[in-house]
Amino acid sequence: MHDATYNKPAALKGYSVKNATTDISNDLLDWYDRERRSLPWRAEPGQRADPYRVWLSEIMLQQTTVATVKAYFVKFLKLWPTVEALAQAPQEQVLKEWAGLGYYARARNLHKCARVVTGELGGQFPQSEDGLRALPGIGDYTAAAIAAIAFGVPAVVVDGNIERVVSRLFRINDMLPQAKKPIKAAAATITPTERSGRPGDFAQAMMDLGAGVCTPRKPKCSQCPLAAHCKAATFGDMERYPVRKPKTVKPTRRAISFWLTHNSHILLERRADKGLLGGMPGLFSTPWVERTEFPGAGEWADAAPHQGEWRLGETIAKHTFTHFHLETRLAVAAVPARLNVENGFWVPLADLADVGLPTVFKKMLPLAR
DNA sequence: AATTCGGGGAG
DNA sequence: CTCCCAGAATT
Repeated sequence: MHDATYNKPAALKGYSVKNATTDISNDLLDWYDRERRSLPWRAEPGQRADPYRVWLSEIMLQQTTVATVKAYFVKFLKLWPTVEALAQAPQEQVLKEWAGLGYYARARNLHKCARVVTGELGGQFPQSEDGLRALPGIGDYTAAAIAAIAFGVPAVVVDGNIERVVSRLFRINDMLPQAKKPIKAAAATITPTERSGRPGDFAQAMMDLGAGVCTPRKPKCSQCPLAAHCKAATFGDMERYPVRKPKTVKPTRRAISFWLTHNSHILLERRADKGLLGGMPGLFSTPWVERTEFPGAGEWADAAPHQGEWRLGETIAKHTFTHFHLETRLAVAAVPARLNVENGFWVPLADLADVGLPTVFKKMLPLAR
């Protein structure tokens, strides 16, 4: 069947690697050849993957589900079929098309990376992990994934799915993120070390397995091609892995956002290039800080983009970010002249849907009625 | 090693 | 509601 060779179980202190044999890879690849899903960025069997598509998909898929990414990937590929085309686009347009996908530093780094590859590397992505890792927005996981999937390099690929699969296979009891090192060492023992071992397919098969079979809760061990090799399945405590630290509770921040109009136009803010929603458009707001009540009129008046009569709405818009909840009420006003505000720009209300507002601001729009 | 970055789908 | 996802960059 598959004639790959494998990494020797080297620095796996404390964990038995009896099952780290070619059997795991063989069983997994057989399963993959049967169950393989067709995805927009995935090459057909026997076809060579396009590095540009692999890269674009991997950036979009960082901390983002396949279902969410699909439409964005198709849209980006249609707008910019090559890395050169993407490099030529203005960053503002890339951010606009990325709007709603989240983690906007990814979009800024995506664009930066496209310009490096086009301007300094002749339009060719590096084929080595180290070369890829040096590019903006490409870390350990993404470098390994692109090397394996696009270039057939036998890299050890470990994402969140594979962390779960491997930690269960070997019952790795270390708590994340300290467990990352033993998990990667264990993954290395079952990862093909030669091109003939189909490292790209192996990585994608592991991720598919984690996404559809070896799920966080109620894993479908009866359908798993690796169940016979799996220590956790044998022991019956699959859901215990991977071991994580208990989450901390998210605080609630409260703010007033400003809906200022003039002649069917609305005033928006271009946010600073770094930090939360960096580079994205949004409504002017009071600072998003943790507090038990909304700012009083005397507090938010000076944060307003215009001094005058505001009508404060009752309805509260709610949105949750990675590490805090945000509650917002809207202050509404109209001005007779199109005043100039630092970092502000006016947009026709009819075009508001097309400027690429982050989701948190889209949720505030109905409050203006 | 810990924090900061979005948003949505599944349960 | 909670959990977590094809993580990276910063501190």
